[in-house]
Amino acid sequence: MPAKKTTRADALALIAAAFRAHGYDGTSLSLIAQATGLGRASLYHHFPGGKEEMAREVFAHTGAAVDALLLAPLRGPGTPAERIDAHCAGIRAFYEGGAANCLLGALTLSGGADLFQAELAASFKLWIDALAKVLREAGQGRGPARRAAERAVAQVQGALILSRGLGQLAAFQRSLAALPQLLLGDAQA
Amino acid sequence: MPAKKTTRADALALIAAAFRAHGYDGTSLSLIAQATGLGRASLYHHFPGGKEEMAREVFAHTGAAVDALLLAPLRGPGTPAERIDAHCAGIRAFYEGGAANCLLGALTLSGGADLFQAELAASFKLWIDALAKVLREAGQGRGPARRAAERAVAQVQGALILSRGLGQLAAFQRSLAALPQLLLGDAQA
DNA sequence: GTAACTAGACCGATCGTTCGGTATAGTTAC
DNA sequence: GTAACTATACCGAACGATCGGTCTAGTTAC
Repeated sequence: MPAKKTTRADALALIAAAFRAHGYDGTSLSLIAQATGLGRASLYHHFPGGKEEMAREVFAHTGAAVDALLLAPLRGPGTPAERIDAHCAGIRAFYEGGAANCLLGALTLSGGADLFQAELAASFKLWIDALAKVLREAGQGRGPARRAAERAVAQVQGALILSRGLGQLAAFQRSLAALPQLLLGDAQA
Repeated sequence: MPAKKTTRADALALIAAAFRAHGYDGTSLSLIAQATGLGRASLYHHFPGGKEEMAREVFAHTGAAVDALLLAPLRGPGTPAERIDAHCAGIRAFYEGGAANCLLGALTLSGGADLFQAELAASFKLWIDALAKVLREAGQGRGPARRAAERAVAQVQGALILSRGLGQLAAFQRSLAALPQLLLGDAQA
């Protein structure tokens, strides 16, 4: 058996946090090494593909978490309104109330947009589609549902930027609180 | 007189485009030199403060453009609805229909968030305040107006990210089309 | 001549990456 | 039991490239 037991999974969570916080370009190997407690060379033992492989695995790892926290509630039982509330609760948890960045946004704006173009688009699509499906079940038409879902995802992304730019997490909370109404319209609940 | 007449202002517009497209970290001096056609030494002649000074002047330069294209319509004459329509038209022009990034977003997520924290917050505040003022004139209460303005700014930021992530500019246009309704509510015009 | 301006070599630092080697632990052969 | 061997985990040092930034030696306009 090996000397220590720093598993890939152990490191991956730490690396994911680094990528979320600093984007692709902004996350240097030195930073990853510091975050994981591993030497730069050791990182290449676990991830022979280097930085890109790390980012790719972080993407998959985060995708699974997103599916569990955000998308699953949308598929689950309950009325559309209830599912959307659960979805918002998942958002609040996943982004830690605005303190944590969105990996999609970080990768989109800070390098790696070209490396992960396809994956980014697919992830956004998954999110939008899941939301639109619920809105259709709530009685909205195909087009309006899709557009509303799109706006909601944009709202979350923008709220993260805004709260970061303003330096106050409350802005994220305020935007999030208005999400159900933005999705379902005034007359719902 | 100088050898050429590559004025600061000439270079600044090109540098601004680079920062908007690649963020702070992603905009290397080599890239700036290539974009402007100037050597590194020439850049340091015009901007002795180096990259940070360039970014700072780009910020001021862009701030002026934002004021003219986005904020001025909000102050101008006309009904609140008309002013907001003009504002949206300014947004569409300034972001070139989603093709151009937002400097604020780029700096927020791609380095320089610490360097420009105060300026970023101030710029976002200016935008939100200008919007909120119009909404108050449209009859909205202080709190709701402010929150709606905040959501609108977040919507624009998020729409830029989303359209970039999805790789389709139409997403930006769709979000933008819904802005007036998001700001003024259903019953307005 | 002089001052404004510029190209390109150059600096130390850091980037992502690779190499050579060490330490620990399990497996096998006797 | 123990010696020989293999596999995994890890690190220090260095690679070439590029980072932001500086210095020198012009070239140009007046």
